[in-house]
Amino acid sequence: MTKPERHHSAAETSPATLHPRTSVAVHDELEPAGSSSCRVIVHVDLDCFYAQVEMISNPELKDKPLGVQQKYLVVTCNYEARKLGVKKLMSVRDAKEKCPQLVLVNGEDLTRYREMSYKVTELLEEFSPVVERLGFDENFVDLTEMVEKRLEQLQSDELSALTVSGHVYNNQPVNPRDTLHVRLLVGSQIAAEMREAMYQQLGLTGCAGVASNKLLAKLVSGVFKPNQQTVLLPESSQDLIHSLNHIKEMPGIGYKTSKRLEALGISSVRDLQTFSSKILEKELGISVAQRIQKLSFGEDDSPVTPSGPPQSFSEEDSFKKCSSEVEAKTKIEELLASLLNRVCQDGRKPYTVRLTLRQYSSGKQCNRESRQCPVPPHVIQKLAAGNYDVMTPMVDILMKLFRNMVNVKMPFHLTLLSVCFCNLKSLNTAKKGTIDYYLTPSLSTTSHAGKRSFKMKDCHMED
DNA sequence: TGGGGTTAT
DNA sequence: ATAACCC
Repeated sequence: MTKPERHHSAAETSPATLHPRTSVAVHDELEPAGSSSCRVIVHVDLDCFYAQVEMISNPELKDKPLGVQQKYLVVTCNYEARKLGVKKLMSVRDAKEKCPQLVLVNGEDLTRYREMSYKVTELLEEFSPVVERLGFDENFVDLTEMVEKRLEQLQSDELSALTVSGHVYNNQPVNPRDTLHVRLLVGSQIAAEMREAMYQQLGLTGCAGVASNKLLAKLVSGVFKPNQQTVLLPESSQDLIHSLNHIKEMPGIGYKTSKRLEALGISSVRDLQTFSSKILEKELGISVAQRIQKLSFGEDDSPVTPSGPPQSFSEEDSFKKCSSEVEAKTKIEELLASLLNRVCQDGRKPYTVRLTLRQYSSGKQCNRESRQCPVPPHVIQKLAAGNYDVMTPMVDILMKLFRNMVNVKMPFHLTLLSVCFCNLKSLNTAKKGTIDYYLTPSLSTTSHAGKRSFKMKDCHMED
């Protein structure tokens, strides 16, 4: 998260901005184009994503309370169900008790969710290529350049007539002469266009938050909930971060860190702001300490990092008990079969395979172990040629990894198996400008070999 | 607690 | 290979 910023330096790195802004520069017009010190970031967050996808697949579900089930959990539900008391990650038992009319669909196969998720990311990439995915249902987009371009096109009379789209956090008045306000307003208009495009083209609704960095954009996107958007003006950023009831709600401060902070007597955002930096650095290490203390002031200079195609593909299955090698082998074969389909569609080849498992333990540990190894070159070749049997050699490798973790001569009790392909590379390493590059259809006719989309409408490969 | 993902160490 | 984070 500390990669150098390529486009813009962050305003919030200035020590003066550790405190709420009382005045705002009004003379940004004097700055050379492109040197803006304030970014415009949007966070787009789909409403109950899996449930929306299910309602699109089966419109009869639309006006019913709907939950998406994985094993014994309702992982998400639509707003009809929420009105009746169903919450995310509620057990199926509790949910049915609260809401006997609840309709449940199984959501353990993520294929359709994943596909729709990438359609959303691709749609957003058409606005600006700098899109970072967070899970399947959230995206960050850096709108800074787009906003600058729109402002350059505007006449001065149009500039003073700009209006906000959606809510302004805290109902803060907009100052049309404040260039930061104006940029964020243009950001709010782009956000509205994004949400409209998502609805018109994909049938999906969602929220958006517009602010000067990722942390604030994410926090503000959830202020008005479903299918609404909110922009945060800089003067209200302290109000927004202090609206959090606990530091655990701060994105970037997870379970472990919040427990350690609590042991130090830190529970509110203000506690973290005012805590001794020196002691915090001793306790958590300089990197985490400095990062989260900046977060507590609403400062986040991490760039929107384009996600691009996925770094890994994995499939997992959890269960009450698996205690024999043949049983494990069968489950591994299932996971592998699905994965090979995905890897095949992607076009890139995995150079590493990993097996992960969770062993039963009465203690409440999230006890996962993994072993990984290279995918043998002859298997990669078969993958490239297609259609040869690649299952058999891969299952053999995975079972070796399995026996490396599990002594099969002793009793064992597994509750999860997962197979992951990573270290993905385009098989063809031809570089641009070389003969190989132009002789390779996958490189010379698409932007990136196998890059998830089948946007083939513009290219005609008469094979 | 599910079925995914990412980056840092 | 694990541990932390995110959804």
